[in-house]
Amino acid sequence: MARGVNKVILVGNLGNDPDTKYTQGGMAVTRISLATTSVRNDKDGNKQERTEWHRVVFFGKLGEIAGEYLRKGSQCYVEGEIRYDKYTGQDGVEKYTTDIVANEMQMLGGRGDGGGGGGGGNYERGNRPQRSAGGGGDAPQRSAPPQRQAPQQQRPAPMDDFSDDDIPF
Amino acid sequence: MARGVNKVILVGNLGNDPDTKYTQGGMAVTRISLATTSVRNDKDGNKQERTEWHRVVFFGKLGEIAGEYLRKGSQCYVEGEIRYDKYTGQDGVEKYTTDIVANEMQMLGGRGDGGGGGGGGNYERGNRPQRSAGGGGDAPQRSAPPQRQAPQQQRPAPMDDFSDDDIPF
Amino acid sequence: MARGVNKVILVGNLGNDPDTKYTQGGMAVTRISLATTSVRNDKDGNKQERTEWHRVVFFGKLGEIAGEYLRKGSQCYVEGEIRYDKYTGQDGVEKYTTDIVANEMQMLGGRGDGGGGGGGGNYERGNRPQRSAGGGGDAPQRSAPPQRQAPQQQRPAPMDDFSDDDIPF
Amino acid sequence: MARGVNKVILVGNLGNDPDTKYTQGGMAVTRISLATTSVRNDKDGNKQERTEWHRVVFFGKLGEIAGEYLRKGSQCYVEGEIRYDKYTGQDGVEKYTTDIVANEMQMLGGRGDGGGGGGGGNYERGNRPQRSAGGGGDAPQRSAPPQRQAPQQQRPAPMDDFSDDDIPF
DNA sequence: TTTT
DNA sequence: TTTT
Repeated sequence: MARGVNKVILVGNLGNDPDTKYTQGGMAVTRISLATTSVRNDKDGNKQERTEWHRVVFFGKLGEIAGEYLRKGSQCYVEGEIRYDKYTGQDGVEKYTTDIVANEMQMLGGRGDGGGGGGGGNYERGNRPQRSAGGGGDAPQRSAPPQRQAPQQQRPAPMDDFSDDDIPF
Repeated sequence: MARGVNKVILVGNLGNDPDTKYTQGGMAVTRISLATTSVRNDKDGNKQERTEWHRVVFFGKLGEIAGEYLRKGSQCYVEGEIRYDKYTGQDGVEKYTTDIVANEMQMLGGRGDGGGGGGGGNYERGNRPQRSAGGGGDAPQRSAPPQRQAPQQQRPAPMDDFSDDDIPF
Repeated sequence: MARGVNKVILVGNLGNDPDTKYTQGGMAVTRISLATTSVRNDKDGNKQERTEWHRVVFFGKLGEIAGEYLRKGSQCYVEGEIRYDKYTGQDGVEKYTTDIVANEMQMLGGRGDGGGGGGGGNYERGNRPQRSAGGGGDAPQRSAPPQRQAPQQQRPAPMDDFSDDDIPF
Repeated sequence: MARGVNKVILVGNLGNDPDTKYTQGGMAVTRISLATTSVRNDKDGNKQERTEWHRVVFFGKLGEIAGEYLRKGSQCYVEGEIRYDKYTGQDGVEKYTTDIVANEMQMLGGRGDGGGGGGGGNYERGNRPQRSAGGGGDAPQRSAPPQRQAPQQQRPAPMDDFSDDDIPF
């Protein structure tokens, strides 16, 4: 059920390593910053390049996978939906954020720095395949509930403390 | 050219009549507010409904069409890309906005109040059909709808008899 | 998991009432024929219209909903994936089919003839809402559990020789 | 204009080198065979893998680019529409084909064998970048990959007063 | 076979 | 602010 369609499809590269946190209930919440660049010709015939930095968030199993396999520079495909949020900053000012809540992810050929794992693999939200964490190779490392990492986006980063309810929405 | 994919697909209803403005150069810029609602079951098994309000913007010919045919309550399909912007408000505070820049639009069956014309029509950005501009403030107005043409296709219908295995693949 | 993305998004109208069958296991399998029409200008500047008829199939709960609510003429949004199948006809000749296996469906404003239910509602495959089958109005018709047919892949490659007209369509 | 939406999004790998032909009018028509693989658990809990081979066709400038840069094994993103065709074989039997007519293509990180250049580049149908045609039979050849450019956003107040430059971006 |  |  629902009324309407809210779908986003992105292919881009991560600006930083993923940031994974865990809710009290133990659910992974991974955030990445994903760049997509487009080029247009302005009316003077000059190429104009513009990059959008998308805040993408993965929940649950998908959050674990994203946190484990993606790295700064990784290229990936993301499918999800747009979620607009509003919160009041510590300065008492209302702020707005836009996130892409992913429900599918696919690693693509080109990795960034973090050498590591092989190519691809497509992951959806739901009753997904088992993936032994801490897996092979020089696979990603994950501490338990880690610290936020500096995104460079111009946009606010609302103190994410998640509760289990917060999520799938 | 470009690097990456930044694609949004929406089906929703307008919360208000479109707002059309014109640049000095005479280009139409139409903005709409489009609602998409999703329903999820929270962990207590209750239905939780959530509506996103998308700021959609149409430029040029598409802006004229959107301004002319869409109305408060209209249902439409929009395809476009996400654009994040930052600006400094009059209060000197930095603000952030997210827009969906449409490059395709399709009116769907259900209209809202603004009675007017019939159902659909799909419009893309580019060298599109001629449509008398001018429009501005008011209700739709349309020349005769295109006449039907005989399709020539036809394909087989393989007597499907299913077993349970057949399926989710 | 998986490797690659295979995604189809359609908005079109049903050419006929849905056809719902049930597997031995009781799973609904509903098929519809969905028309999408596009218009292009050929090189003589004439409008050329072309309609594709998509074979869309819905399984399980989604199949029940589609069978119950859609009707000839209904407009709907479908999301799914392309599946190519090959089978041997009763004449011993190999035949090929292409289906869109839907995993999401959304009824849109405009209905066809089948008066019946209200406007919209978005349905995904999975643990979906309860919907009393055999429902109201001039509800669906179904035949009994039928026999399986051999799917299989592989398809022909028709030696295409192009002319300039052939194209952008 | 048009009525309906017919959209396909694929990410997959080429099963063979592209096949480029030219119309009498000199337009490139490039065909590739693109694999997408999905994995599901059947009802016995076993993983079932299935690969779809999509026939993708690129016309014009996009056909030249696809023919020049893609190779067997290349991973790419394709956006297009489904086209069903029917023709009569030399044996007098009617045959059916399904093609994905691409209108956008993006090379992705992972290459197959055809060594060649780096990562990506997104190409749409339309008045696209200049690319020397000719290419024909052989391996990719590319000028230096585009240098990354300092992203960053920043744009005008939403008080929308537009200038003509503002736009298609 | 739909729809406008 | 829409829609069901």
